[in-house]
Amino acid sequence: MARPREFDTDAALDGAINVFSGHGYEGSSAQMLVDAMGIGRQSLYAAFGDKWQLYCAAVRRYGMGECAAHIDALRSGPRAIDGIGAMLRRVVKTADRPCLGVGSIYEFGVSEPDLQEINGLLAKSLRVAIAARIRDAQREGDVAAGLDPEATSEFLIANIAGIRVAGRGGAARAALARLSDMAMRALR
Amino acid sequence: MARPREFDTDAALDGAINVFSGHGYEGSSAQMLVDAMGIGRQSLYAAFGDKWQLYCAAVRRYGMGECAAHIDALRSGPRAIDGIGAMLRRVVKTADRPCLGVGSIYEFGVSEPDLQEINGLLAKSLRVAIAARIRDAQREGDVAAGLDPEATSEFLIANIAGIRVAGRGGAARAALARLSDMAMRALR
DNA sequence: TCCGTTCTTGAATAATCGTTCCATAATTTC
DNA sequence: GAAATTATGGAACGATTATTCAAGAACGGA
Repeated sequence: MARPREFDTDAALDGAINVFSGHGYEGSSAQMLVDAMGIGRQSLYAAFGDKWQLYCAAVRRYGMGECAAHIDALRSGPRAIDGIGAMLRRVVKTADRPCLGVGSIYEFGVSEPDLQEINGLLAKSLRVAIAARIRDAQREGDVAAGLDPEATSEFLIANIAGIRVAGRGGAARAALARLSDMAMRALR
Repeated sequence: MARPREFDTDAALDGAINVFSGHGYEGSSAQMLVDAMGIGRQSLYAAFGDKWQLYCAAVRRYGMGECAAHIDALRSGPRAIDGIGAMLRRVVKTADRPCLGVGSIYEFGVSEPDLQEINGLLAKSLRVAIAARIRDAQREGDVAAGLDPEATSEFLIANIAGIRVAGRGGAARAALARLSDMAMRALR
């Protein structure tokens, strides 16, 4: 048995993520994908099946990375409220790059079960992680005790989406930072 | 001169709005558009030029209607804060239908000057209308005096987008109502 | 060095895309 | 009713789509 160098699947997926994020599913052609992924057409179809499966793989990989980054930020800082703030600041800082999660949700809504399952699971894990941190912050006296942690978590996720929509629309970073501050204001 | 019945341009545009809202620009074919618009292919190109111009016309018409509806709601109620609440409640109630404004922004970002001009003007007029109402509410003591009306206005617009993304993702109306309540909470 | 495996590349397929041409049907004015 | 004008719908256009076939290039193990 002999095998030449196999290409890096994850690196190829990152290229696909870039293309899909910027142009959506329908707006991304196979040629754009092949170019950005740095692999041949044949390899693409051999490794991922077809364009839709590649899209789902890209959304899953992007979402897992993004989810991990959110949770990492959440855990930072001496107090829970600092972690929540760090999570929002990271979103503000990266809001110049389009979010494949928001993009996939708004392009397909709930019409594609594959996609809904991927995004549903990711959103759920993020929701519980944020809610747990909210409870910590309530214990530390930094978030109003009367707030429902689950509802507050969903509010923060909605504001992350709102910040990203604003950023995609060209809002300046200072304006996005104000959005983050206002969202934090609702917590106390 | 003689002329047969001319088709209703606005009604045709409404059909185009439905298609573009649900499938985006790239996901909407000329055939889907003529079916939904109830006119012939030839009439479409005669009346609107090409697909892109039709898209811009649809985004403009949708945005103007949506902007007017927001401002109408803003003006309702005995106090300014009631109008603000009514605006958000209307968003929650209509969040099952995808928003062409959010969709166009997230599909194209700032890459299309035509689109950016349309959405920029609409966003600006909405922003000043909301900011004015915020100032009223501050005078009436229902919104914290320390808040910057412009920043608060942008926050509300971002939350409208966030609610719509959540709705597009399949969130229940009760969950969307909680998002609206949390956004209102940031105002006081 | 040769074999076997994998990647790449270009051509080919069939379908669909946006768009235009053209003939026909429908409707109003004369 | 005739003429004029507009909308319609099918056929056709070239371009591009996603996908596959087929052949060549690059590499690892023997």
